[in-house]
Amino acid sequence: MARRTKAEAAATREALLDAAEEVFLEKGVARTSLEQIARHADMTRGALYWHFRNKADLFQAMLQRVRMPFQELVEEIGDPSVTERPLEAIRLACLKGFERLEQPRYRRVHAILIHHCEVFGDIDPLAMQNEMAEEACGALIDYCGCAARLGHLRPGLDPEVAGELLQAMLGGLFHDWLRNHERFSILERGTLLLDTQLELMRAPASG
Amino acid sequence: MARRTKAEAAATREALLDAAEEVFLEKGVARTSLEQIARHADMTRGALYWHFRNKADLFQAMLQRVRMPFQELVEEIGDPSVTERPLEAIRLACLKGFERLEQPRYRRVHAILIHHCEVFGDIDPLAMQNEMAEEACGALIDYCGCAARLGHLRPGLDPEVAGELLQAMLGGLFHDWLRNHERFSILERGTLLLDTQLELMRAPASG
DNA sequence: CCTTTTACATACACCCTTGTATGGATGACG
DNA sequence: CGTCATCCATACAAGGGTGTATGTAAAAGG
Repeated sequence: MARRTKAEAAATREALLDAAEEVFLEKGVARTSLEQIARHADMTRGALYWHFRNKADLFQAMLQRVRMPFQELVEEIGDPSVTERPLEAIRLACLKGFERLEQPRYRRVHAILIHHCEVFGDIDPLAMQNEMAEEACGALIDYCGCAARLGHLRPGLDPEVAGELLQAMLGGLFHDWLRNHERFSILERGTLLLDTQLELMRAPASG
Repeated sequence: MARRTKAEAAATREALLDAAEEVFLEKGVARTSLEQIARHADMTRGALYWHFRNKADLFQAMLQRVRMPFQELVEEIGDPSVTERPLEAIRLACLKGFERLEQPRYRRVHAILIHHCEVFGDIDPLAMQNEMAEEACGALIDYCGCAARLGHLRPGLDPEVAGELLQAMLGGLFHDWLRNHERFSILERGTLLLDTQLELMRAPASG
């Protein structure tokens, strides 16, 4: 075998990550050996151990490709006026998130993180999920607080509870869909449920 | 070592299941060997292989101790008049569920099923979660449909969407809490969120 | 063009785990 | 009270996975 050029080496790395996604999703992280991943990418463990220190390192690199914090989604909307309509900001950011999740890579990696891996090595998936949940919930509560101050929230509805409600609902939908994505479209049902929920929480006809 | 009496043997079996719960929860199902479980129960693998065929069999027996279908919770309310107040039936059944989840055994086993195990052997935890979700969601939609026919639901709110909304919210809360139960009380926050959500979905003051 | 480094493939040693086979002591039972 | 099935411990064989060490041919770089 010959040494590859830098571009080929980078491609090898990506191929290994792609292979890891597929095998992890199919057989679970714990039950897949590095040998299986390497073979699935038409490589050997030698290549894998050159690009990554071990399975945990490979796993983290895999996650690195699909980071998607809530605040980033809000900024991606590109409309500065959404600050004045916080509930709409939530809505558009979630729609952005749904769209991303329909991309195979995002869906697969998140499904692995949520449903197909346990603690191993120095990796704690639950801690990562906690971080994601905290970040999202915090942002949602902030936006709900903002909405409350602007009078956009139904009177009597505590903004913190509203944020937690949204986070719980979105998280539940997220988990359900990732369990088997063929049951329904996250974009369709997500839009329907989110719009319904926001409508329930919105202040009635502010004539 | 001497042979035990039947009662002692049954106690051994329970002790092995208890040990499995604790070790599974701490280290994950895949990363725990049968040796570790046996030692944690002050036994050897011999005892384990006598009571269970393998890890999958042990796992299923562990789940068997905490079955909790939604319909069973409704029946446990013991008030036949709840049929006339479906939203109240949902509320009381969920409260029953919250209370059960605060028992260590129920909490631990569900946490293992949701967050600490992958597919292994002929066991597919996701299929089990799917069954649980389907059962709960179906029941919730039924009750919401009943509520709609009785005019208890906010006009314009599709009962199927209402059921899915409840299931997503409860599921999200469930997952969040099982991730680390020390953050909040499932009974307290669950009651708060559920009451808030039901209030949002309820038909306004039917004077 | 020569040297060095890169990007892998191959080979090796080690440990952990599983399943089963065997042993043995005693409760259950007639 | 003797026999048998039970309940569990111990021993054994086998396989699979990990990490590392070594080999190597070509790309990088001067």
